[in-house]
Amino acid sequence: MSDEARPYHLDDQVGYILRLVSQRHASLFLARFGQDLTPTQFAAMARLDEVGQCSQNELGRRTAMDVATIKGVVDRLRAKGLVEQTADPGDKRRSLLSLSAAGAGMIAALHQMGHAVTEDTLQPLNAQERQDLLALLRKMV
Amino acid sequence: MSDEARPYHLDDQVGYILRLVSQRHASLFLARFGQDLTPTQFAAMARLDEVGQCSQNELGRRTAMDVATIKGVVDRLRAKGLVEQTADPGDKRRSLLSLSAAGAGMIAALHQMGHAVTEDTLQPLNAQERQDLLALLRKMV
DNA sequence: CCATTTTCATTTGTATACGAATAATGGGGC
DNA sequence: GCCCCATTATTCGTATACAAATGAAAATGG
Repeated sequence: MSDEARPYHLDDQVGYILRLVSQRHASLFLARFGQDLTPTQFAAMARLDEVGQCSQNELGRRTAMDVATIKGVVDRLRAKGLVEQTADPGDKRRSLLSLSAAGAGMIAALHQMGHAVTEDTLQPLNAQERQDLLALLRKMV
Repeated sequence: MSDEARPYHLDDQVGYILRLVSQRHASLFLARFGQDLTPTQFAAMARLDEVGQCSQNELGRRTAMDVATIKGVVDRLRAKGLVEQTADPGDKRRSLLSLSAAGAGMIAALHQMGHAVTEDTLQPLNAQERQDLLALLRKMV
């Protein structure tokens, strides 16, 4: 069948379904975290905990966020007192980010809630299906 | 292992991976469509073609868009001359949306490019994997 | 037929998301 | 030491995305 004649069903397109699944995940995340932390703010904190002190642009690269996006995320985390900024002694362009004491103190609880959101999101799938889904998604990054 | 002690790896969380996959899809969509049409604008047009004339809120529900989101999308499609709005004779609250002649004339080409974006996105997977992925994602909506 | 409830559309505010442009700084080659 | 290029951070503009509130109009129930 030629491309022109093949019927197009929005509901069958992977991009559209991905948006629906992402929406459900965001909704489940909001149900656990409330207004306290958004998924991207959570990701930035989790990554900053993993890698330790790093620059804003590097944190953005490590969390797949544009320089403009990571700036806003970091600004809001600093406003909440969860992330701190210090000058880099060896490079006047950059400032070094790290978790504040308050931010670091939340990490264990955040990890626990993060696992819970993942469990909520994957709830419709059994163990084998979860493994298969993650393997397939990883091929598409 | 208790929740508290289980290690947390951002890269293993389905929500984070979903964001990466969605980003790649958006990038592939942009490569095909350029600045002409965004994924959501495309979805609104494809759905409007499927269901024919309908109200703005109904189009939003059928494309999984909030009332505030669909309003912006429709406004921009109307500004481009792809969608037209007429008053509903039987209900003064709502206005009926439909594709303009220009919008309807683009549908065949849009479908073709939509299929191409889907193909680009699924390119890393073989036929069986594509089928499995869509089946798994559909369980999670 | 009137009061309660729903629905439609709009608006406001906040938070991603990214392209593009800019200024300041750093590093490499020569 | 100096020029070119890369990197850092910021800013602007546009486009989702959604909660919440509003006003108008329709549907519903007694």
